[in-house]
Amino acid sequence: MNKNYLAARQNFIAQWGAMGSAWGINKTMAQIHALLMISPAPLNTDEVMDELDISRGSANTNLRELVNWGLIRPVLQKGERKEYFESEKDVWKMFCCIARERKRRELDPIVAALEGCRQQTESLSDAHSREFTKTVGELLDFVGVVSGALEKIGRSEQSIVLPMMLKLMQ
Amino acid sequence: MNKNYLAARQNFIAQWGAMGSAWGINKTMAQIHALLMISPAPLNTDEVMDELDISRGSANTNLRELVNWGLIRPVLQKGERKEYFESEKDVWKMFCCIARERKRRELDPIVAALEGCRQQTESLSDAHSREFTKTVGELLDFVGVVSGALEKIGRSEQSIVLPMMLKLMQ
DNA sequence: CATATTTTTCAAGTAATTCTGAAAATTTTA
DNA sequence: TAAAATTTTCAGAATTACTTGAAAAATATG
Repeated sequence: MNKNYLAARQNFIAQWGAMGSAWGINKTMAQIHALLMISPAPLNTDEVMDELDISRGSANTNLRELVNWGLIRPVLQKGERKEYFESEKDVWKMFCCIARERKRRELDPIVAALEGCRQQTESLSDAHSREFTKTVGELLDFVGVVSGALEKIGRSEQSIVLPMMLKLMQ
Repeated sequence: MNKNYLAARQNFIAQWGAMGSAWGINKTMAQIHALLMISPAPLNTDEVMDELDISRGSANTNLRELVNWGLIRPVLQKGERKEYFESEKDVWKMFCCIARERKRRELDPIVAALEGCRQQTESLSDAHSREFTKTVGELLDFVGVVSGALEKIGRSEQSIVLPMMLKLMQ
């Protein structure tokens, strides 16, 4: 196998892992995702372990989590007992998956929590409480709009998202 | 001070901190931000330390970082030697700040890195290299569009962003 | 310019997260 | 259904990220 190619692969996997960390995603999970994105064929757990030099436990846990996110899927290989995995290759579909999951996991709970905060003070009439209720209300409106946008993106076909984004950019 | 109000404050600060963690932002930094968002008046380092029960070192570092992000600003109080801080209160301006900084800190480096990866293989003609170059190219296009959108948002007045987002939602 | 006040820095300590590896559980095969 | 193959789990180890607190640096005051 070409040396430049192998070096570029390693580089790409390392960079994608670093990017994952910056965005609150576990480094190993991001690296497995990178590996499967550039892998021409599906890989099984042992192949992932060997390529990335990680333990079986970590490989299994992170592969499972990527399946939960909908970023990779298990595929059965004929005449094989082991489970193989392949990545979603369409970057816009990937983006939709991430939008859907982050909304569900991170935005929905904060909306619920902020609503709880606001309820605690909305019947109070002193100046401080009213100010607080107003600020929390503005944040709720904001998170609601973002949440709605992600909801829409998460339900979209990738084909709808690109034109929207391009429009957003003018 | 009203008990419900104080409880709601504490609750809000805790929730905003938890949300920060989910989005790759240091919990204490998010809590300081929450505190300043709901504080009617600017606060100094000692007040932040007392309210959140954190050390001087942590308060100083995280306040400074919030200033770097543009989410809070130092303000001088007449007849005071200590430095006071107040939060940007407009949530859409806050969103623009975050878009601008995350693009600069996290997207720009990954674009540079991916371009490096692609350069390593774009002159290679074997099937694997060509496939790799294609995948990395698609990711670059994608990150480029997202980066452009954030760039636009980061340069915007908040007033432009809300209608765009609402349109995005239909 | 000496003193008091405030801010910054950073080595060491603490907390949170992630990984490892082997045992247990599950699934497949014959 | 027993044996082999595979996957899952989880306690402890390793790593990473964050905080503390005191000393040093910077700034303001008289």
